[in-house]
Formats: sequence, C-alpha cells, structure tokens
Amino acid sequence: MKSQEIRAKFLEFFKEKSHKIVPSAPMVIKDDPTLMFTNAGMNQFKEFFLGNSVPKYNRVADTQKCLRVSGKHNDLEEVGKDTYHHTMFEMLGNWSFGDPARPAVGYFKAEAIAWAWEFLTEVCKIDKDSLYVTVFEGSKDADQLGQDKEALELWSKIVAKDRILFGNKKDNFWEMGDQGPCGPCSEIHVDIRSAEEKAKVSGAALVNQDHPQVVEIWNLVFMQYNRKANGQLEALPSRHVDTGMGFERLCMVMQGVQSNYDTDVFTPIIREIETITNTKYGKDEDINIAIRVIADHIRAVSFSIADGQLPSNTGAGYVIRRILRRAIRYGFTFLNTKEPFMFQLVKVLSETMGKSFPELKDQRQLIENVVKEEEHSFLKTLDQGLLLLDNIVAENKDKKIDGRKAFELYDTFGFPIDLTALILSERGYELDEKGFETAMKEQKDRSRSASEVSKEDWIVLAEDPQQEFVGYDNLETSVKIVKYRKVTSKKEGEQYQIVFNLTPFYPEGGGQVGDKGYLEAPNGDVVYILDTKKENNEIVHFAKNLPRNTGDKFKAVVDEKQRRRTECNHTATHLLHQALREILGTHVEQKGSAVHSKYLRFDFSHFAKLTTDELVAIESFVNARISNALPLEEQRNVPMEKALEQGAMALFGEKYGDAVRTIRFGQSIELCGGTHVRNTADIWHFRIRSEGAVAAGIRRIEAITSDAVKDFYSESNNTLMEIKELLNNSQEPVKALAALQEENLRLKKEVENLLKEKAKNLKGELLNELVEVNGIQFLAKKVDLDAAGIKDISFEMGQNRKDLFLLFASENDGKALLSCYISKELVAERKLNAGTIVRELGKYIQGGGGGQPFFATAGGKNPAGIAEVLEKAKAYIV
RNA sequence: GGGGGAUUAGCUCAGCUGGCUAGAGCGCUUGCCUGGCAGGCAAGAGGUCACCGGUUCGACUCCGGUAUUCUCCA
Repeated sequence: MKSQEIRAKFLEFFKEKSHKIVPSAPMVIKDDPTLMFTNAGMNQFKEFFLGNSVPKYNRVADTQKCLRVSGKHNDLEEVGKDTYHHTMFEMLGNWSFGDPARPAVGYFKAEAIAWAWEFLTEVCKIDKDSLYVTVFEGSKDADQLGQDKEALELWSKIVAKDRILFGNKKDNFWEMGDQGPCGPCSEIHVDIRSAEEKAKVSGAALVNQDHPQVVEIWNLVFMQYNRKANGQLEALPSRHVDTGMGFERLCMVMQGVQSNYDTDVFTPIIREIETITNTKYGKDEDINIAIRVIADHIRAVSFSIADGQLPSNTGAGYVIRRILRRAIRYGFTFLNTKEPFMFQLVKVLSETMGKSFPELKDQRQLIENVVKEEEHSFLKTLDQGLLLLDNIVAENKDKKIDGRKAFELYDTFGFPIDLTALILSERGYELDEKGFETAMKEQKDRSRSASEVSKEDWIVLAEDPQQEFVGYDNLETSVKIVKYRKVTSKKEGEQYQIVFNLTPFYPEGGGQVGDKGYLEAPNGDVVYILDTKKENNEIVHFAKNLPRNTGDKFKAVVDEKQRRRTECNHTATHLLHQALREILGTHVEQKGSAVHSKYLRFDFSHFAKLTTDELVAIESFVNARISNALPLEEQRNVPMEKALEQGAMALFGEKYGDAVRTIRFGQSIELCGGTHVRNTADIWHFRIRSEGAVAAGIRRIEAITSDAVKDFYSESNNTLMEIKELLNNSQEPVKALAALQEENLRLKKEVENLLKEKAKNLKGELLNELVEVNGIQFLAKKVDLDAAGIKDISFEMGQNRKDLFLLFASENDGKALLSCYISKELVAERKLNAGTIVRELGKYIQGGGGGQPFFATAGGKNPAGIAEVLEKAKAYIV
C-alpha cells in the first residue's frame, strides 16, 4: 500500500467513527515561548486538556507534521546514523476530549483500544502474531498508582496473554510537564524481523529495547489525572484520549521494508539524490548516512519554509539554518557536492507530498530559492573555513591543534567542528577537543548570564480569572491590580510586571508593538507603563516601580498619540498587503510585519526587485484608499471558517476552530487582533521609505504614514528652502546646482594644474638652493607647506638622486613640523638615520617624532626653535 | 538578547609589532603583436582604506562609538 493511501485510510477510518478530520497545525509555533516547533500531535490541543478552552468537536483525528530538533526531544545529531530517527515526521492521531456534561460524545479506553487494534489488523492487515501491547504496571513511589487493570482487561479480550507486556512509569505513564493532565498509556509494538530470527529470540524480549526492527508504532494515552503543583494527583472530571502513531514507521511495516528510508515516503527523494550526486544508496555506510541525512533534512527545511519560518541567525530560524547546513555538510564531505544541489530536491518532495500538504506545492518556488541561496552562502563559508584551517595547520608545529583555535574557526567563521576534526585526522593531526569544549561552555555561559532574568513569585491580590482587554473601544479605564511580581534582568534592571482585572493596553502581538501609558492613583501619583506583553494568554504590564497602595483603584491611561500613530501604520500595513497582491500578484504572502508608532515594516515573498513604477503604483493604490475614506468594519468572534468564506486573508499560524476577529477596509479583509483607525482618512498619507531584500525571494518595504509623513515633508521642504537660499533664491535650484557642480569640476582641474605648476617651480627653486656639503647635496629650509606637501616635494626631489639630504621645517597653528629626507643610498653608505636625526632635532621645538631611516617627521609646540634646528642640521653630515 | 569577525580599486582579496608616497589577481581603456579554446606584450585609468570621534610627531594599522554584514550561543 502506498503511503498516500495509508494516510487516507487512517483518516477515513476515524471519520467513520464520527471523528472530525482537521488539518495539521503549522509545524512552526508562533505564540508559545516555551516551544519553537510542534513536537507531538497533541500540541495544538493542549488548551483543551488544560481546560483553558472548550473544544468544538469532541472527537478529532489528523496527521500532524512534527519537528524534533530542540528542547527535550532533540534527535538532530542521531538522524542519518540509523534508519529510524527523523527531524521531521508525521504523527497520525485520534483524540477524544471528554465532556462531563455529555459523556456520550467522548470515548475512553475501550474504544481507543478496540479501534487501534481494528485499524492495524483489519484495515492494515498487519499480522497479529507480530504485534505486542504494553500496559502500565503501576508504581510504588509517592504516587502509589495501581496496575492499569481496565486496559489489561480490554486487551485480554482481543490479544493473547503472552503478547501483553507490562511497562514501568517511564515507558507507560505519560506526563505533559511538571503539572497538568497525565495518565497511563498503552503502546502497540510491532516485530518485523524474519521468521528465523523470531524463532531464535522472542519479540517480547525486544520490546522497548531500541531494536530497529521491534518498534513502538502507536501510543494510546489515557488522560485521567491532573498533576497538581504540590505533586499530588487528582482525578480529572473529564477524561481524554490522546494517541500518536508514527506515520513513517507504519509505512515501513505495511510496505514490508526494514527501514523508514526504504518506504515510498523517502525513496523518491533518495533516487533523486542518487541521480543528482551520481552516488548509490546502500553500498557504502558513509554515503548511506549522508543520503539519509539529506533526505530527512530537506523535508524538515522545506516544511518550515512553507510554514513561514526562513533560515536566519536567531531563534527558530537559526535551528532551521543548522538543519540545512548539517545536510549540506554531509553532502560536501561524503557525496562530494561542491555546488548547491539540495534545492533541486524540492520538486520531488512537493510532487510526493503536495497532495496532503498543499503549502509545499504553492510555495515550491520560494522554498527552492531560499534553499539554494542558503546552500550557496554556506558553501562559501566552508571554502573560507578550509583556507583558514590550512593556515592553522601550516603554522602548527607539534601536530596538536589548539581547541581554542578550532573553536574560533567554528564560532567566528561558522566552520563545523566535526569537519575540522575529520580533516585534521586525515592529515595526521590531533585536535584538542577538551579545549574546544571549554571554549564552547564559556560561550554558552556568557549567553545564558546575559539573557538571565530572575523572576520573583507573583503576589496575588485578588482572584480574577477573567482578565479582559477593553482597548479596542477604550484608551482609559478604571482598573484594579490582580497580581504583580518583580523581575530582574541584566538589560532592563529591576522591573515590575503587573496584571489588571481589565486593561485598555494592547499587548505586543501580530507585529504591533505593545502600548505605553500610565497608571494614576486616586491621590494623583503616576506610574508609567513602559511596555505591554502577552504571557500565557495573560496581559502583563511592565513598569519601573509600583504604585504605593497596590489595593487602590487606578485610572489606566494609554498613550494616545503613540497608539493613534501605531494604528495608522497598522491599517496602512493591511492596505499595503492588498496593494502588493493586486499589483505584483497573489504569490505575494506576508512573511513578517512590524508595526511601530514611527514606521511600519512589511516582509513578503516576491522574486524581483520592485521597479520604481511598481513602487509608485503601490503608493498611489494605498493613498487612493486613504482618500476614499473607507470606514473600519470590524467583526469580533467570528468562526474561522466563516471568516475564510468571506475571503479574509489568513496568515500561517492560525489554528482550526479559533474564533477570530476580522478587519475590513473596503476590499481588504484580514484576520487580525491589532488596533486600527476608524477610517482610512485618518492615515492622511502613506509613503514608502525603502525597498530591499532580506533573504532569497523575500523583499522588505518600510513605510511611514500620518505625522511621520508630515515631518518628512516639512523637513524636506526646509532643506530645499535652505538650498534655495544658498543659491541666492534661484528660481531653478536644480539647474543652478548642476551649473555649480560643473564649474566646480572645471575649477578643480584648473587648481590641480596650477598646483602642479607651482610645485614644479618650487621644486626647481629648492633644487637650485642645494649646497654641496661633504659630497652631499644639502638643504635645510623653512617652507610654507603642510605635512603632505612636504612629503610630496621631498620624494619628488629625491627621484633620480642618490646624494640628497633635506631638512624642511614648517609652522602651522602655532605648532612646528620637521621632516627629514635622506636618499636611501646615503642611508646605507653613511649610516645616517632620518628617524634619530629628527628625534634629536625635535628637542629644539619641544617635541618628538620618528619614522623610517630615509624619511621621518617630528612635531613640537615651539616654532621659535626652528631657526636653531636649521642651523644644527648640517652637523649630521660633516 | 550576548560574544567573536569583517568592511581597502568595478569584483575577489593582501597589507606582520603604527612610519614602504596604499598593493596583487581578475575586469576595464588604449596601443602593438598574434591562426583559436580565459591569446601575448606594453602603457593607462580607477581608492574619502565604511562612517564619526580619540590617542600620536605620524593611523588602513591602536582605542571608543555608529552603520552594514557574516558567524556562534541563548
């Protein structure tokens, strides 16, 4: 059965069991600071388990794209070395969100177990004799949990007793974190070894032993407890089912192969790698590893880019860059690829997976561009690093390379350490790995201490679970403090975080900055709010200090000027987005947005530099909508599906089932949580300040509106007036300037010629003044030239002469300058040294100096001494 | 957010501990030679050494700041 079919069968199976089939959530997570990427199927349903929100459907199934490259689950360095680790993989899952009020809609262990078994044995037709199941054995620790008898009984009805194994807490009790929902789980394992191997060792002995052919295929988690903050467990009022089945593994079993990489999920990519790099998979282990690495990583990277996460040098983008670079490096070392090649794999990938994940197809061009550009720049980095490494090796004497040097190569120049190690060992050098590790640790400690924030416990003043944002309608409201805490960081020093029962302050989000403002106590005391952010769905206000009586009622006031300016920029951003799609085409997608009070920044996918004509057209498109005075049409709490029907532009990052807010100005409709002007006329005017590239295939526009445009125009106008004034109020300043420039050029040339002439004359004069002393052409004289002029004329005079000794002095700004020139031949023959001469003569002008044996200068603050200097000069050659 | 590096001719880069009137290769212009695939020879043009400030007799070089960019860490 083909992988496409397996995926479809799974979804179809659960659809028939009254499950709502939902699309995969984005792999890149935008609004959870604790998680960069989706690493399990349940991520997008976390809030239902926590009870933060109520699910719309109680039974759900999907296939979820996951990435395990950071945090607790970090498989990156394992990928490729074996045949079953992946960075990106698909997780098939079915869920039941229990509802105590309507127990009938959900299900629990009985159904979950029966259906899992039915799907595997009847739909997939996996041989029952190769399956094993595990059941939680109970724990004797503080939790005092008993055996999961319910699951055991249910399994006993359908599986032979000797195929049911017991697992400990580590394998069979699942917890989301230190706190929250948890419960026992039952895993299904499959043994795909050959019959004779099975005869030798029973599969039961190999379950959970990391055997590549006896693998866990499906985990059924039964959430029935809640772990409280004090560590105790309590029964949950509503019980949930959370299951996850590795799609690639299921394919391996169904297709009768021994490795995930031999399934049709990967083989088309692997064939393509073989073709492009002219290698063969399966012959040489180093090459096999490299091919697996590349096949895996191109998937992770392509899906991330499609989700809007481009490789970059910070955060999640940096993780993506590292994955891509790891693949490039394996190709470079083991497949001998010295040119970008991975971008060519995107085509096959989008062909094989584009049906289930249309974003791959839609964004293929962008993905290819970005990957190719990254490959190109990393290959350059590698080239440069190889040269640097050569230098290090060449300078090395004892065949042992300093770990710090290797670290510098890695840290500063991005040259991979394992490549350094490989090359060194090939050349018979030893790498001081300890030194490297030490330097690495120092770097990590530095970073950590810099970003360290110490947070004190929340001081809770009032219980108020329903914090409300009223800032769409009010900029001022009466509030009470619900809780606060002190936070100390290196960067900001001591700050207080304050939460109110309700707030008019907009928290940073959707690209829009957080509001500023102040809090006024009844007695008139004021505390400034410096920033507003969202944390765990709570609006947190940042202040430098606390009000004196925290129990008071306060007047919370948003800085209106800044908020209004920000709103102008936010609405203009929507209009700009519309303009871009209208004028450049619908391939334009938002890739990033920053809305400040002073300006707006908008990143979008597009493949060429915008022409002046296009920029003008975009500006007028937006300005036309501003002068049309389009009113804001806002809808709050619209179901996502309905909003999409209306044609609202959805960005990546939104999840199914969310109630959303739509913002409409004329034909521009977007899902948006930000604040906007009441009417586009409020924006006054829109002006693009710059257009440029931020990455391959991504352009950035920066623009200003409203007051900022007024300031800009008045500044430009002032400058123009000043220019005009300087040009004697010329009616045609441009013409006048051009004429001036032309004249300037002509005069410059003229002056240059005159100076040349003058120098020639001066040179002639000075040459005439030379006197022969002791076989040397000698001159000591005060001249009216600056340092550069003296240098010039000295070297001019020195040309074609082997017997010249010059000592020039000059006076400038009350300071004296000496310079001494001696023909190189004289320096050698008579052991003269201009440097020492000038230093000795420097005494008379109260200064010091130096230089080279044939030309040196000295400066001093006593010009009166010049006469004496000129007198003493001759003494050096007699 | 923190650390390190880079910024010199149109391009790619040298320039060591401060002093060589700032260089190389490629490209460009001109002339001459030449039976080719990066043809040869010669001459020449092209530089605010990123920017601002400081130290110094003297700064491409040292120090501080800014900008841009690369890179590592979080």
